[in-house]
Amino acid sequence: MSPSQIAGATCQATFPVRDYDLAATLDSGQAFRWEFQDDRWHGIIGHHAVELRQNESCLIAETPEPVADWHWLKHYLQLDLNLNSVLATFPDDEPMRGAVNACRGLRLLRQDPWECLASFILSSTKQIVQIRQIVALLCERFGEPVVGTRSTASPSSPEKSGTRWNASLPTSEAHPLSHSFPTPEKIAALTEAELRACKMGFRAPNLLNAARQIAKGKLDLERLRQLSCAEAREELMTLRGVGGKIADCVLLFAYGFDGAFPVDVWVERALQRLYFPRRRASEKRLRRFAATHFGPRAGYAQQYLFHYMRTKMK
DNA sequence: GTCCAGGACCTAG
DNA sequence: CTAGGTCATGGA
Repeated sequence: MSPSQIAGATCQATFPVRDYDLAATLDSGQAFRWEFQDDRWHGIIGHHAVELRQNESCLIAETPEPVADWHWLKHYLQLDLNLNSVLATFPDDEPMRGAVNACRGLRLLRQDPWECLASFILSSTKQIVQIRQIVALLCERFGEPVVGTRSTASPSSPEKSGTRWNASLPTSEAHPLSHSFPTPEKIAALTEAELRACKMGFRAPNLLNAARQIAKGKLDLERLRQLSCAEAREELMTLRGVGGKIADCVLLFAYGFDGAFPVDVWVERALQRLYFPRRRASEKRLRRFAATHFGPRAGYAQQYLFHYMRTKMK
């Protein structure tokens, strides 16, 4: 490996990995901020800017600032998970074998609950490309600047001057990956109009309400970790705009409840086509089937079906 | 122009 | 329980 190919990248680490498809994992509709450019993935995890790439046996991370402890990255990417122990729990049937073979190395991330919840509140009846656009706008306008690996042209001036009536819109082309995801408190102080200006349409009041519930302490996302999957699901669904599907996404992608099984149009299509090709099954029927058929890591199986259907089958 | 998107919610049968 | 309308926006 050549030494840092990026001017300004001051910290690099290498992690041995097996059965890890970084591209499939970062681009499979779990997270919405990763961008592939110049042969690597650029992203922000919390307040860390990071670039990721991989070779046959290793995953290589670079950050602009020194990192003493890489736990945040290893946790986010779930580097210590033995994928085979997960795959072994899948049902041994033809559709599942097809999905696993087609998506070797696909993983589930372990994201921040708020970013995940907010992103999926914005996801309803939106294509993934559009979700990415909305999230990018939201972060550009209301997130905190982070030290980036790419040229940070900010002359270190008045980021603090933007009060809520003086909402500082990006002066020109601020790079979408130069800001962290805005906190609940930050969004709670905005107006619905400011959120609608991020192209989120009817989802704006839902996001605003969720941010305010959390900022007020009426809903504690950290506390949900101590609850059962079903209990946490109920809590999440008390929010307007959060139904079963979005709650399941947060349970699966942020809290690691592997039993959660989000059913969107793609997964419904996959179940219908792969498991009930003859007669049409109601959505209730499909959900009941999924609850028993895919085992304790059903959510992981769901991600394989989702990605398989979206990338390999029309 | 038409259809559809990692939906939720409300109403009517 | 199921079917249909509504919400907003932009790709395909």
